Amino acid sequence: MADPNAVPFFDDDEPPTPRPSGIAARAMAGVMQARTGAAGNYLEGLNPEQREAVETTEGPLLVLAGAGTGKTRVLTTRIAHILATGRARPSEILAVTFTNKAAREMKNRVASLVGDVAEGMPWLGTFHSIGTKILRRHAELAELKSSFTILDTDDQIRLLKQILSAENIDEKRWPARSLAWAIDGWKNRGLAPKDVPPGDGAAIANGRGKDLYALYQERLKTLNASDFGDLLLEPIRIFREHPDVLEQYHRRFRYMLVDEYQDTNVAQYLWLRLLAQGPRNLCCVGDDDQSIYGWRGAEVDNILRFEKDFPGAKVIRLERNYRSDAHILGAASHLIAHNEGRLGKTLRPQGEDGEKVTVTGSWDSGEEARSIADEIETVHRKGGQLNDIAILVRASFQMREFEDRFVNLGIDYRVVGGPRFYERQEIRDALAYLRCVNSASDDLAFERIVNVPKRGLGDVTVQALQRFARSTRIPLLQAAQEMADTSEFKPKPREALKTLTQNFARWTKASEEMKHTELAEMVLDESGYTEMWRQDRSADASGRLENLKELVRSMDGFENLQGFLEHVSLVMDTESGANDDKVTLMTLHAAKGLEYDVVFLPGWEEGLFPHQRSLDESGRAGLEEERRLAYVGLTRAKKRAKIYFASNRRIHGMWQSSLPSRFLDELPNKHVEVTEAPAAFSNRGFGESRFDRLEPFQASTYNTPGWQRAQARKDSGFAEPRAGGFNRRGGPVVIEGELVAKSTANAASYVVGERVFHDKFGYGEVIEVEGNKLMVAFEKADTKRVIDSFVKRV
DNA sequence: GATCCATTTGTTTTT
DNA sequence: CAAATGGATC
Repeated sequence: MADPNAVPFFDDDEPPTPRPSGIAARAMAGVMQARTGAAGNYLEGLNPEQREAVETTEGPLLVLAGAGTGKTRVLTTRIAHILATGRARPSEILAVTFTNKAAREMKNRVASLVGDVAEGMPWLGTFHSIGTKILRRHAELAELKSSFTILDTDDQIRLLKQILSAENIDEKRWPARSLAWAIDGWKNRGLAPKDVPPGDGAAIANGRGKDLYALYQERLKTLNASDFGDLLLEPIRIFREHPDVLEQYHRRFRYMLVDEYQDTNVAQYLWLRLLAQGPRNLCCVGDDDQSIYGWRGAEVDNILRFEKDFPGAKVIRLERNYRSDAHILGAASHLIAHNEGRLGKTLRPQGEDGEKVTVTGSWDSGEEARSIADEIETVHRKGGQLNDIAILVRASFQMREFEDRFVNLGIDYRVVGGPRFYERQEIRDALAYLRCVNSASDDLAFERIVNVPKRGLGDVTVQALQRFARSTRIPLLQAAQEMADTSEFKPKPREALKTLTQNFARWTKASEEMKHTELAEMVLDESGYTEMWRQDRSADASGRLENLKELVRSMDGFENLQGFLEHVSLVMDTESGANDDKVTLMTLHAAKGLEYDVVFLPGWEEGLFPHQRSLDESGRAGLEEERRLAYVGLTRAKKRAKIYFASNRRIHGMWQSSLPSRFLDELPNKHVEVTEAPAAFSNRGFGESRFDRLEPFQASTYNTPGWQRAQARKDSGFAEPRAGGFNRRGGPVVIEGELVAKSTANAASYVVGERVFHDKFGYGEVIEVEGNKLMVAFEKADTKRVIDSFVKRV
């Protein structure tokens, strides 16, 4: 696309027409009904709450949709309803999701409800794709051309490294990675360089964090580039500084829908709030109990304070769970009840009790993998589909053991969320070539491939090119072209540059008449890139060549090179069409939104799950997020949820003993079954993990059965009988209490006289406060000492 | 400019 | 224990 201004940003750029009303609306609805046949029935089969959520079209609405309560169904039906009743045209609905997968699914499901009309929903997409669309349209207001490129993380880091070295900052002490992380964080919080609080940048590069951020932004503009954060941040700035632009969108978006609202960060929130200032028909769907991306900037607060932000908001709770059997749901609900600051939902099972959640201990991670694999074989032999089985792990290193085992046993498996296709080295290299052909000024892409394959163009040459390019304000490729004609370089690099630039000139010319797939093949061959991998005798070289072929094949579905490149930068996942029967192996994070008949949950050990780092870095909030992760894991299961923990696990190559996760203690007895009295208990002591780090040898003295029994008795006065006697950790109250105390430093504490509610003991009054421990006089029980996080204010 | 060894550093991940 | 960086060497 030669002239970027010719890109049709709005599918219907005619001036806004008066909205169809009265007869027109009814006629329109009639048309749709006639076209789709089934359209009139879309409301059937919804339960009363779902139906209310669909039909409450006007005004702000928060739908609290617990796991498995038909959230996507509500969203899609709501869109169908708005369309079918003629309240808005497809192009007047803004519907945002986080992932491309969710967007795709929503599009498909709306289409199946109302027919092809959904194809014309130009504003259904991810935050980032919609942000891109807006930014391209108003690029000039952000000092960009509408053809700007979108940087991936690799480019971002490379750019930051350049800035750091230009500023003479020791990259060893202040790695580009952490600067990138900080900038990302600021962008997530909606902060431009000037808004960064002084204290924030201080911890980075001797207080130069803020400057560096500003420099980075400057460089982005000159490169005509934007990173992921800018795709949201720049529209926010444009909306704020140009009310007329914002108003255009107010007129356009009559209805707004947001999926997974609990995952929004501050920037996304601001973006939404600006847009929702117009027609206040904003519908957010989410589940505070499934917020697991806090570490990435998501603010559970956004969902917790929805009613405050949007006065008059209606809140509808979806609590009927159609997914899991009662035992699974009971276990999950009880677990998550240990979290504070929830909006609170009670998931109600719709089906039968089903099987209890099982908890199995094993000696080490190998045994754990073996018993899970055996179990899977059994299920499979009995005719169960492997597709209905998933193993959900906390950290990806846990996957290896399962993979090994599956390979041995010949069980087919797939790993979800491994290294993504577009993130592979060979794919990024190939894309860099194409980016250069597509836009001669894509300096970052050029830098990536100047010397890949090796052409003898190293640091020295590239630096010279950069100096020249910067001083004359021309792109690197052009600089290369011009310098190749001078005697600046020695003959060898000069020749290499000449060949390269001539190649690019030829390719760019060819791109005008050639089909883009053929062009890609030509570029990759003539540049010597494919040859490079053919020469490579390492094991994965042939796989990489295969990937390159796959890349070219996947380009087929696109109009042109430009369209394909845009897709790649925003859509990092590739549709894996494999429909064979395989066990799914993935992280808990990747599992959100999915469901399986049988779910295996290995690795429930202190330190791994909840993850130590989460506890260290985010304290109580971290613990609660881990707990939500456990909740997400359990609620993926329809029929069977099976939890495992091992007493020994190899971490960083060293065997370490581990204790069962505290989450196991938080499972209710009546929904849980301990399948084996694990060797784990007789070998591992109580209260060990916290002490053995300080006094490694003392720990072993605690390993005698007698000591353990003593500890178990000591523990028995507290709380309910624990699941299967998992009363590890002698005096867990104190130990846990201190642990929590450390992390709760700034959590709101209780005051004497406050009325509180405790899950087990009922209502009571606080009579003493000591740190995070409370003495509470319960109405229906004695006075007990409890941890503040176990009670709620009334 | 390229290659080899030593040192480091190990969650979760979309766009 | 391994991968992935980075620095020192050829």
